[in-house]
Amino acid sequence: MKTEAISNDELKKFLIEHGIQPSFQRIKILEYMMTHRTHPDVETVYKDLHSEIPTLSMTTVYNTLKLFTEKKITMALTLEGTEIRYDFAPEPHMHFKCKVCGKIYDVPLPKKHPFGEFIDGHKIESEDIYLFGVCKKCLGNSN
Amino acid sequence: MKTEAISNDELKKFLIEHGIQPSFQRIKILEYMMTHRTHPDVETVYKDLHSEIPTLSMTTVYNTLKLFTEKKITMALTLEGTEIRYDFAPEPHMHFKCKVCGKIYDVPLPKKHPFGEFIDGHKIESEDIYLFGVCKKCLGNSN
DNA sequence: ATTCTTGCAAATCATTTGCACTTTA
DNA sequence: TAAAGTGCAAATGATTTGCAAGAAT
Repeated sequence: MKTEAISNDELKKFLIEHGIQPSFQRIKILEYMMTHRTHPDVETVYKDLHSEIPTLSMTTVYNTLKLFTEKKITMALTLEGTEIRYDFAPEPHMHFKCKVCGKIYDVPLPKKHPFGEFIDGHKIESEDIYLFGVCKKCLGNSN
Repeated sequence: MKTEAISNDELKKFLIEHGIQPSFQRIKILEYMMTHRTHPDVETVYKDLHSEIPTLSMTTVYNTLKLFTEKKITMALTLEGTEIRYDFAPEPHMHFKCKVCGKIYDVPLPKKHPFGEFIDGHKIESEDIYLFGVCKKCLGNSN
């Protein structure tokens, strides 16, 4: 599952704009996250890029995804338990996991914040929302 | 932070109703989760109960909280990253974490489901909602 | 030349597993 | 006394750390 390509210069520019030195590895990992919207875990990113970059290490993938997440380029997902997956985060969105096929979907956050600015007097600044159920595709298959 | 006590018989009844054999350890861990609404991790539960039950093992705490979570008695929280905490789950609710004091608050889920029954054609059956910001108390302190 | 980045190997740390002992029905 | 629950010790496995080598400015 790969979407359109992005030029090397665009990737470099993107990293610099986010305050990150554009190393070869970082560019490749960024490209991977931008084009593979499959919510991969660290190992998947490592395995997929390893053929292209034989010297790539797990450490670098860990470090880079951690760095990207600090800089809000990606977000870390921890759906049910310990499995940590990463997602390119162009704009705030929610995640829907289908209990039938296991696929994770990105779902746009309603423009109007679902809970308002305050809840019980607490000021809301951000949110992580995970939805669970049966996806459109699996609903169709069983009916 | 301890709320009202619950009788041993009530705890036993509660476990049996949830299809769980009421062993001594399970009763104690259930009581702990019901009365300490502090979203503890496994180690905290273990440490706090260890003085009362010297033979208690981490394994049992792990097993029991996993069992409780399968039976929907508790829920597992994975706020930001790998820290897994458990919460007694009498009814569906959201969690709010204050970035100033670090405290986690339980927040009731609006009676009217915030996203409806379907979203983008996917059927929603449950949700995990984490809110982040500044809590009521910390807002008051700084103003 | 100095600073940043990478990547290996070792260390760490939470969690799980195997198994023997204990408890309970 | 058979089945279930417990707890120790060892195994696992993901993530982190220290540090030396390499790359970039």
